[in-house]
Amino acid sequence: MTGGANILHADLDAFYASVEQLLNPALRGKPIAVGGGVVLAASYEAKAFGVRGGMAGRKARELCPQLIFVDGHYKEYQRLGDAAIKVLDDFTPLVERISIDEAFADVSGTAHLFGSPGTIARAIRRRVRTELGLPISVGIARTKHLAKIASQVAKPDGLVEVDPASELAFLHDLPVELMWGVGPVTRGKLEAEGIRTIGQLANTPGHSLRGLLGEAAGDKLGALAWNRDPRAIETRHRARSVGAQSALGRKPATEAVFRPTLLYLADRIGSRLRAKSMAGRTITVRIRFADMHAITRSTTLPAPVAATALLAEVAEDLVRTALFTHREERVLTLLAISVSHIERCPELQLELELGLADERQRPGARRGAARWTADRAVDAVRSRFGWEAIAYGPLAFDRGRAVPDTFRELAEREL
DNA sequence: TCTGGGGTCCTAGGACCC
DNA sequence: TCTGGGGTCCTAGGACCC
Repeated sequence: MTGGANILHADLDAFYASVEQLLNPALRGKPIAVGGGVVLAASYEAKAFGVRGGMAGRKARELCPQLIFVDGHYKEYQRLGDAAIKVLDDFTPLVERISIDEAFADVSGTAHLFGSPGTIARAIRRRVRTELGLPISVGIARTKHLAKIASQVAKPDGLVEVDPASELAFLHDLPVELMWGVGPVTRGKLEAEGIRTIGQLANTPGHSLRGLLGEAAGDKLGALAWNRDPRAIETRHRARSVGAQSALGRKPATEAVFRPTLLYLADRIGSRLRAKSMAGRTITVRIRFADMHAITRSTTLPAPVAATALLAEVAEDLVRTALFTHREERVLTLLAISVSHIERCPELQLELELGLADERQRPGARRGAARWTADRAVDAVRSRFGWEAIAYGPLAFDRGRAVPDTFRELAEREL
């Protein structure tokens, strides 16, 4: 432990939009948005008009009438994101990737090879620019939280190093919403107490913060405001849940709508689980209605499952029951399934051997065996010919306004 | 053209156990 | 008649992140 500023946070600027401007020079210097109904990413030229990721497309167009909407090149995002992370890998093995376009790196052990953290950061930025054609901002600090804030301050296309001797001076003038974990709701609660800067937050008594934000959030923000962030770089995470969702536009709340959708979602989740020999015990469905209000229903099974048909049936039961108690809701706008309590299951037959089918009062375990065989067959076809080569059920899932599968894969975390 | 998709963590109440 | 205290697991909802 040297106590020096050895943590880098590297973050590609307006990543999807920058890739589109790289691929199509006619888009450079112009306000563009990737997506349509929802803005997935906005270029800096669009951000200048107030356009933000996650914003409804219509609102974005209101803010910026000359906004150019482009379809995403998702495979290129994956390729270029991976390539940028590889540049970090060239300087240290201690790289923690947290999304497609950002990562932490600990360079405390590599100064003798590559120079100071500042030298390394400049080399990274230069290489990503010249080799990939993309702008990337880097923050350097003694802790992950501060490095991440520094990269935000550095944007666009900048570098900020926080001297350990003046950390709090740097931190305390910044607005609270730059902190990890402060979103619109928390910002609003703090604002109501007159707390706008991280310095004001730091000088608020701990019991007040806990009362305002809850025990865990109060303690966490208090610690971060004094830059007491003990987290180390983690090169490997284990996933705690796997899920999939589909926005439906506006569809009637009927079996004919939810059954094929849930089968498609269960298929995506089941094949990901089986590919890693994993299975999960808790199945949660999420249903969103016309007013965008959502409910969740979940159940925990006695044994982990990964079979597509079983996941789909449990999800169907949950949705059917929930819709029965919300009979006044006639319109669905989104369905989701998530599987948690996941664990490694080298023998995926487990769910059959434990007689889960009997416990759930299904016709019999033999059906389970047939399903397992069917899943293996589908998985095998896909491993040779791709995911699209084969689908469950006679009905192709109505894609509606759903995004391409390549976009879904971008957001998937390693299991 | 009202609002994508994949995740993590926390809270609060109730069941259940010792 | 009165009625402890701690722990774990489960469910539903919500905030937040990229």
